Amino acid sequence: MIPGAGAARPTGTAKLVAAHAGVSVTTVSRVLNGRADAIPPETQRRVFRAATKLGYRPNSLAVALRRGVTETVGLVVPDIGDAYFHQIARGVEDVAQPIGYGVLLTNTDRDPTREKAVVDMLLDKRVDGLVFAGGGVEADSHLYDVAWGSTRVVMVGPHQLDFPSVRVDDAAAIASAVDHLVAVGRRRILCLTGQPSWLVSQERLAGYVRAVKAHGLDHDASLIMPGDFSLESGQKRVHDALARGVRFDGVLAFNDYCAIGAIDAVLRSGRRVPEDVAVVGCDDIPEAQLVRPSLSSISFSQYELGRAAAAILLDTGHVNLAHQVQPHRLAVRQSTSMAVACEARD
Amino acid sequence: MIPGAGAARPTGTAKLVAAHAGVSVTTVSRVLNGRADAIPPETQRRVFRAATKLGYRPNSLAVALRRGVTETVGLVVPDIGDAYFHQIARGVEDVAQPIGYGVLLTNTDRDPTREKAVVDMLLDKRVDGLVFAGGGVEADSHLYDVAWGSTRVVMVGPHQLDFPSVRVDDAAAIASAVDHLVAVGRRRILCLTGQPSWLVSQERLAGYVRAVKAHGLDHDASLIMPGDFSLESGQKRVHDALARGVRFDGVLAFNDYCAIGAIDAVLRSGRRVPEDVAVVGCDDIPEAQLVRPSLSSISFSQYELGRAAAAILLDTGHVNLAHQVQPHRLAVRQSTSMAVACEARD
DNA sequence: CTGAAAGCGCTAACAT
DNA sequence: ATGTTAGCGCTTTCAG
Repeated sequence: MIPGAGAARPTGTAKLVAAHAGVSVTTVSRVLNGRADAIPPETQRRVFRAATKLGYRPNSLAVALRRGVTETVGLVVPDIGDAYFHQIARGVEDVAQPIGYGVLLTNTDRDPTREKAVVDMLLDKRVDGLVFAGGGVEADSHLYDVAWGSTRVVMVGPHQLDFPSVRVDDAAAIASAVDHLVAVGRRRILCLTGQPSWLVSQERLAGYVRAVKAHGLDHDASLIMPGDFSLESGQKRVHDALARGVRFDGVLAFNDYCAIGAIDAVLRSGRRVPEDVAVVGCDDIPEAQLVRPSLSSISFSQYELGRAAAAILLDTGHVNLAHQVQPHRLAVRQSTSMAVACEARD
Repeated sequence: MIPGAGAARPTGTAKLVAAHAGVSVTTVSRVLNGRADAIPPETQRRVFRAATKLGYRPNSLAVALRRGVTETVGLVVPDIGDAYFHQIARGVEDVAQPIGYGVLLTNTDRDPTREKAVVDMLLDKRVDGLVFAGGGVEADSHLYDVAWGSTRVVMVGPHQLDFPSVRVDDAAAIASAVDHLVAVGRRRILCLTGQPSWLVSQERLAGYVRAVKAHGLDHDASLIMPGDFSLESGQKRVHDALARGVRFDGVLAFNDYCAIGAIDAVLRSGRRVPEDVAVVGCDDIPEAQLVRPSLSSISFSQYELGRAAAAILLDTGHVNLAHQVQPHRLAVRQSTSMAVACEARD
């Protein structure tokens, strides 16, 4: 075990550096911040030398207080353990870090109380901006009265708050999944949604309904089952549907965890995927390729969503469309395609 | 689209509240911080009323500067996208959030340059403490000279820096995995390690070597293959081993992603898992239960590691063993057990 | 019971 | 070319 260093830091203040260099703190500040147009090289050198010797690092709290800029952004997600959101988080951090910004991570579990609490905390910490992902609960009514005036906000995904946003066209994405299911011969599609109060559920459901009608498919109410985007809810809903004698030859889950649970339940019932029941998910998280049969899913890059949100927030790249819609595509895998399934058996 | 609020915040300062309540800022501070032993209820009420009306919230930067406490901790991980680390992150955040602490998330990709950069950033932001997970690269030599004096640090996993830590007994864990492989009749165990410079590789390798010797198994150098803990590296190493004619009937991967890749490569080669090759991983990430065949793995709670680290850092719970070792166990699944595999086919 | 004043560490007018 | 001064918004002695 090597002895922990514990050397220089608490890094003496600018005042200390000034003393060592025999100048005023103003000069120190100017030199160290590049505002040294009129300071002779010799003086500058003295300052640099002193700063280096003392291992001086500006106290970012003082700087932030003075300049009104914290170089920190907040990130609020339901759960960093969810692949959808940790990819967003990585995207945000990857654009923040190179320009010296910090990212404050908060989990909400979609609990309005916690959402409000963490937003308050972030605002208290005077973040320069804030990425809000996976919000969109009941029109975010609990957030109306938080005073956003002080910080920039970018939303990821569907939402009701009037802020710039980055998202995909959820309705179109889900509709294309229905199209695919129809293309592989399915007519009765069980639809596993999230909570009805979630905007993302509403958007995606609109896509399902639209496509189902367009194709003239059955769409009795028993085919639409709300859940909570967890693997367990996918299992349970399908299990229940089967138990209640609901007939279906396809499952469309509004996220991949749910779809994975659905596959499991179908398999356990002795039915085959995709022969008896074809399953498609949404989001195309990495796990979709890991499960067997592998999961067909609506694919788009959560990582890029995160990057884009951070870029808008931090004005990187100048592509600040106020409401950016990123592309999606269908990834066909074994859970809907015999062809893919057979190919894998080579 | 509902109009963004933008109401109260920038939340007038304490001075403003003082003016509204007709008192001094001192009184405001005292009342709002509960140091109001000697302030008449009536005055207190006036202050509270004014604060509420203005939607006042203390500027945490000013408070931090003054009190020397930021109520923020730093978290450094290689990659928040890795299940091992995002579970730790969730654990840390779950203990930080209820007591009003923020968590600054940083990714390093195990790059020493980035490790140093993010630690500097966190120190600049004057975090009250810092959880360092997945470090332990080349004895962390690049971190020796950072002055840790100013903040508390807790390490997660093996490390060389002299700080409190939370971890499992990696050598024992891996040794027990070897025991299991032997118990299911394997004698030539391919060992997929991480980079040799990673402490976690060294620890786990020690366990492998110890157990292999104890059982008198073959252990030529060709059986030990370094990788980078990615799924792809697991695939590639196994593929290479097969191509080079290395014979083995078991695979022990030092993490689960690697093990999942290994299973895939074995299957692609036309061999069966577990019949021809048994595979066991380490960490038991959620994906281990999702893949088919499901993956046997050394199981322990990364979430609890994160919670414990944060608890030590923030002095929650008083269980501050300087070097806490958490328990692990073996989770037997289809990748090593025909019994489990058959059972699943019911 | 309450306020004035000092100061956390820094930057930015405003001098000189 | 450089220093002096005035705060950023807050807490905390120290005096009344």
